[in-house]
Amino acid sequence: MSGQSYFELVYYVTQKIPSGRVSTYGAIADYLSLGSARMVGWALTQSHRSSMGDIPAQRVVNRKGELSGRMHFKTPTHMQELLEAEGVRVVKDRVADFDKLFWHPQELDED
DNA sequence: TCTTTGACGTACA
DNA sequence: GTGTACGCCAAAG
Repeated sequence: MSGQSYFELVYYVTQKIPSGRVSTYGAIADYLSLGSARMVGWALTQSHRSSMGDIPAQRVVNRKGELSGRMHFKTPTHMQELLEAEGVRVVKDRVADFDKLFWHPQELDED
């Protein structure tokens, strides 16, 4: 991967997140050396107009495991529904067993 | 061109 | 646990 904008890299990593697992803005930002987790958030904000198709943005949550970006989906509950459909339990807008379900992009390299 | 605004994170009181 | 402050950097107006 090269010559792509930072947000395309974010999409790439986001699509690599295994179903039933979740990652964080900070982990992705660190892995891509973006310098700021906000860049990831901004990229996902634009994910709806991505030409790469569906971006599983519901698998990206903040450091606490909160569904901070649910308001940007079609409906505020759509994000949670997608996660639960993948087997991720969500309680009070937070990922249950977040520590266990957490996935770091670094695992792509260990592959 | 400048100012404001974020799907964030860390530090500190 | 809660609230405030600041750093981060790109996009929008």
